[in-house]
Amino acid sequence: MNIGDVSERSGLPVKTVRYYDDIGLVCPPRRANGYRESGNDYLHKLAFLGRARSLGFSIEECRTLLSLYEDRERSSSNVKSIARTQLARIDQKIEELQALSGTLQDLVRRCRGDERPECPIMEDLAQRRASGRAKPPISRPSPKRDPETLDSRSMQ
Amino acid sequence: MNIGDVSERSGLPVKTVRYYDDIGLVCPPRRANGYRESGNDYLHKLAFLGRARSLGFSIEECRTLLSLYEDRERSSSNVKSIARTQLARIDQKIEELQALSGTLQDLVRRCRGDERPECPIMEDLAQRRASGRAKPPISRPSPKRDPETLDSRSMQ
DNA sequence: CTTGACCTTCCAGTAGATGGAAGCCCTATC
DNA sequence: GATAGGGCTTCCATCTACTGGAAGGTCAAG
Repeated sequence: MNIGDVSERSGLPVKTVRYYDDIGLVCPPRRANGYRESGNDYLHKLAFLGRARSLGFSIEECRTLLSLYEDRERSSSNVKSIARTQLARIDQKIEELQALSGTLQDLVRRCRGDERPECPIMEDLAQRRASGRAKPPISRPSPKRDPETLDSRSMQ
Repeated sequence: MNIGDVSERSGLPVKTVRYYDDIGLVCPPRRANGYRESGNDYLHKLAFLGRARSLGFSIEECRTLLSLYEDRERSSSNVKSIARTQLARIDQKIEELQALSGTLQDLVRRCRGDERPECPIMEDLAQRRASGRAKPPISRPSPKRDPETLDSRSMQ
């Protein structure tokens, strides 16, 4: 199997597969010509990674999960603890976004959106007491070429 | 006013204020010694930016908002349109995160979290059909030194 | 005059890829 | 055998929005 095949079968872009090799996350053996020799084991690990990433685990957490994945003696409490951390992060983020959404909804609702310059949104930005330090932008549309994915790159 | 003062008054870190100057977002005049000459106008724009960023607008959107902010002839529909886009992004992201949270909650609940290796979370990662292409990590704890901010760096 | 707090610029690094260039490798066809 | 093409390799640059740190200029106080 060449890298193109694993890419297709694992659902990860070729570039990503190579990237995971670069950073030492999963490193397949090489053939004499330098090509990556991709066996089933490698394929399974990549698919595992894809799923872990899709659940929002960081690369470093994936590294840990992968070592636990390979450890037949692992205790499930280790895994559960990592998952709990991620769950807490997600729930926290949801709360923050809901607050943002509420504020914006209110502003949008109050703005006439016509030709005139009067605008509650602008007035708010010009005067509102900041509710906290600047947060990063949310779920910006990305240059990803994958149309099926609703994207969520750069939630930074 | 020196940069340290504007930083304190606007709530933006000094580094960030300089960064916004670097990228041409807001550029104060300079004094003979090269120091930034920070007037009230500058301060207001920085505060405006801080609030816009805290609502999740990207730097490029902030650039637009800032030009609208300075345009006494602007139409509120322009502003509203930008705000609506951001609102849609946020709501979309909330939905995605709620789905993730649900999945993880289920997995965590089913995992015993003891010394034994059996683990529904791992089994899921090992076999689940990916529900989509890998998504970026969510709301990872960041190297930010601001303890009051609940952080949300790198929602990528 | 020295100290120390400011200010300046510039370079590097963060996460997690992604795009592209330059250059092998391999197979098929002419 | 030459050539065309596709796939593979590496390496470098780019993206977002900063942040950290080094090297060095400036300024007010003591």
